[in-house]
Amino acid sequence: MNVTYQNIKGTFDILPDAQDGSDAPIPGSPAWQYVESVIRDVMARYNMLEIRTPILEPTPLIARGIGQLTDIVAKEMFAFERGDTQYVLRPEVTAPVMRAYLQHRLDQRGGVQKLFYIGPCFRAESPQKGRYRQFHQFGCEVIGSPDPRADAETIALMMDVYAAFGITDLRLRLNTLGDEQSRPRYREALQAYLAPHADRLSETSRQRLRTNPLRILDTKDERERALLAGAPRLIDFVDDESRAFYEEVKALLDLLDIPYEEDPFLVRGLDYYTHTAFEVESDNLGAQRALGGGGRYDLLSREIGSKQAVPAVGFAAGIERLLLELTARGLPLPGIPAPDAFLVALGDEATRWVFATARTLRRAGLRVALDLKGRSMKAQMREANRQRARYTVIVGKDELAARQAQVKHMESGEQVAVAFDALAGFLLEHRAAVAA
RNA sequence: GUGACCGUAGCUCAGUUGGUUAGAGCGCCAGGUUGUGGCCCUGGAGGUCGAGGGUUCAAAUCCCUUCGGUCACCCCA
Repeated sequence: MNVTYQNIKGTFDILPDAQDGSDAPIPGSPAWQYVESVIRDVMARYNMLEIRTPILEPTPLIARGIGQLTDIVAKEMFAFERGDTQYVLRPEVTAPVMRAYLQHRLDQRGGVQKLFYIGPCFRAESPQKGRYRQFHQFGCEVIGSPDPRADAETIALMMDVYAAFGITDLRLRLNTLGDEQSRPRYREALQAYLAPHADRLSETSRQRLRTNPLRILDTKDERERALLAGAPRLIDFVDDESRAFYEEVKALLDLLDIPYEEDPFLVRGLDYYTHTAFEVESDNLGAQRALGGGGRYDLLSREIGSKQAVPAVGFAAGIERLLLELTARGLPLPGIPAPDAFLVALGDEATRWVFATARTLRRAGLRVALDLKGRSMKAQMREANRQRARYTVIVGKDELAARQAQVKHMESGEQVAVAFDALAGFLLEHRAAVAA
């Protein structure tokens, strides 16, 4: 079978079993299902409700929402035009969720909307470890609350997702970006400080000095970091109210025993953040060490056209990176599930009986496999063994005559006769304990 | 967008200074067992050597281009 087409660069297929053909293996679909189910479970415990928005969004929503000057919008979007509409494959989900919130007037339902999502996003970056062009994010958005408890709850939820996988030692970095008033003041001060040293900045940083100086703060360039060590701190520019808000977020995290590191240089890549910003990172992921991050984005609703500001906070995290982290830690991921029974038939009559009986057993709730290729008994047994079936149910002429099947426990090799009528009951009773 | 490394059976790899029909292990299929898997033995299928071009009497091997992968820069999940 010669291959004619391949998946698009930076995308991958999720097969039933893990792909070992790559240096950065993609776990199989059972592992993905498991990870998603754990995420859903934690979301449920926080009383988060799922929202599913389209993969395709209007380009202006994304461009205005996350900022024209961000790398994502400037060079990483899969966007196209059709007729007079501009479409984009969503590069993140926060702006779409806010769009849905405004469009459906969810604010009119009273209370705070607590929404979560799991799904694919797209960015046209060059792929590397833990970074793909189609990747998968999960996250939550708490919309409608200006209260620092919303921030702390969001962070607690994110940490509890990792904790649910047994990961409790991640680094949580925390910062405040101030509000609408303090940010411009700080921006000017930073520009004033850096301008005389422009010759020591990289080309991109020089550009950002004019357009988006805060982004220079998270540079990895050693020389620039040294320069920034003496730079003015944002915390010194925020007003009392913002400072009190930040202090309260920290106090709430302390209350929940969630350790964090304050990092005055933490600024996130998207323009819509104000106040709280946070990021969770691991040492196991190479250059892509951020597992997830988020913050408060009270300005987003107005950016995308709402007349009123809607206070909101949320986080987003990468599923590929979570999977990478789980693998790096040697945490177990489920593989292909084993059938409760594999039905083995000898002869035409038995084949028909087995085909019908498979359905009966399946309707009784059992995972049942059988041969669909007309293979020899030996081959059927081999297949049952390969699939790690718990039992084989063997039926030929003799069994049909006696109306009882030979039921073989594959691991021990023990075999007993079970009356046809008692088959489902026997298999249900001896079913493998449901895997975690 | 930039740089480094890497592309030989489904997988992991070998392939001598370019030299006949490109190999191994695992996996797959079948037989040894006429109604019983795993272990063992035997046999078999499976490769346009990523693709295209060039050098040469001769290319998996040398050169160029291209595609893909991996990692890093950038940025981010």
